[in-house]
Amino acid sequence: MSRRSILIADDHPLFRAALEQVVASAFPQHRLLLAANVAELQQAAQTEQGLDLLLLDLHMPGALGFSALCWVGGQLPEVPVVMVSANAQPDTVRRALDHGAAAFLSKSAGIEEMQRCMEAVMAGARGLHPGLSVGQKGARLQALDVADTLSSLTPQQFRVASMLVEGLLNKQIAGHLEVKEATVKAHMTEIFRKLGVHSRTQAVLALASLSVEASEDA
Amino acid sequence: MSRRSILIADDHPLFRAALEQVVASAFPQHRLLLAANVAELQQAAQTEQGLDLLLLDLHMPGALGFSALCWVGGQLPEVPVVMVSANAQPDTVRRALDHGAAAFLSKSAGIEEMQRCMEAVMAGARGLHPGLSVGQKGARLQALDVADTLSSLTPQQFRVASMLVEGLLNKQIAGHLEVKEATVKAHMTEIFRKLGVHSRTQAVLALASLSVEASEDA
DNA sequence: CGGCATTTTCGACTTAAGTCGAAGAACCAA
DNA sequence: TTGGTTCTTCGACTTAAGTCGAAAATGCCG
Repeated sequence: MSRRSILIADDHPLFRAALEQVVASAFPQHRLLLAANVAELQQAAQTEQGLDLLLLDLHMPGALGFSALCWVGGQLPEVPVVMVSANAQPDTVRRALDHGAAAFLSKSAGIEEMQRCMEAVMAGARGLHPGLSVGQKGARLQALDVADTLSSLTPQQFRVASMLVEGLLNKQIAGHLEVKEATVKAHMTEIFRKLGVHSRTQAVLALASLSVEASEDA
Repeated sequence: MSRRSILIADDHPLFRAALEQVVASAFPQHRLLLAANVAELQQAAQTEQGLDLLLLDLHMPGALGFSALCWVGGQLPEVPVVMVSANAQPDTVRRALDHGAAAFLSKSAGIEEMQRCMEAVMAGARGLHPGLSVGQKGARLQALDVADTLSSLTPQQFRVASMLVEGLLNKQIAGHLEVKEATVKAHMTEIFRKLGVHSRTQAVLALASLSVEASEDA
């Protein structure tokens, strides 16, 4: 087996750098990969073979709520994901674990706690969540359905869906992806089919239920 | 007091340290003061005389919502406050500015953006909210109070808006209201204007955010 | 009653959204 | 390599959405 690696996905440059230091000192034998957005996360997830751990920020640009987590769970089911977020409310933590996270780390956690958590997860531990018991299954059936659907989206479709919930026009999305508007429309149609809806409005409403979960921050 | 100073109030040790680096490199001539909680913030605010800037985390332990911001505004009305928070939702930003913040910085902002913002504020700028620029990613919504806007809708417009968030087509809404589709479209245009958006998609996102706002900041 | 503001309504027109079919590209297994 | 599958791309076409101006309808105050 070649060199193992750890992927840090966080859009915040300052925090990403700090996190990098923590991980590097705790796991000097691992290669460190960095992703600042969902596109980079997708690229890294598809090209990297020796991933032992993924540190994933809950608030990634281009990701709505737990969508990135769901997508990773579908693409890399064997890679444990430690969710990192400033929002460590019990409900948020529980939902993250429901969506397949191996552990949840608050950004206000101490360095030692972070290292202990990562070591435990890489040793096979699951369901870690400081100050929360495992029981209590989420009754968010509708949200989970949408989450499952999201993980079935292709990478390009996922990007389109992300920009959709930013309120962008097809023309604007096409510009960012550097494709024709007709292509975006085709992706949109497929997204609608997978979501089980028949209009952009309904798709936004379905997807908004996910981004709402992640935006509770107070 | 000749030497000027900048106060950083953030409870998160990792982020506070990172923020300290950014400020130190941008303003090497300023003294840096640190506060990890409201008590330290209060003490620093009362003893320090040469404050040029206060970087204030929205979620300080010991502070409820914007209480810390309000308190500082009363004690040190001449010191500009840059609000820092991971929660950069339009409504949160607007409320921070309403409560007297000179600017709002998302914790996901880049280093350069942070420095530019701080420089602008120390130069006298007010009401900055970079995250809301209608560029690519920040193009979520205008910083308008959706709740207030809703109450400004006429009865018929409110019915149209209600059916809009049900995911109905204009044609279907027209059927329920027993008017022509053109009428619904006209109402829709007026709703967009009052919400400060320019498409049905953005309107849905703005209206869907209402269910989230309720649980914030009580 | 006669103005005056607001609301509601709608037609004509422009722009955006959505569907369908299909072709090229990338990948994988035989 | 070959054949199949999935992903991505796009053009042509149909339908829905959105804007503008303006005419009725409503309500209110003097």
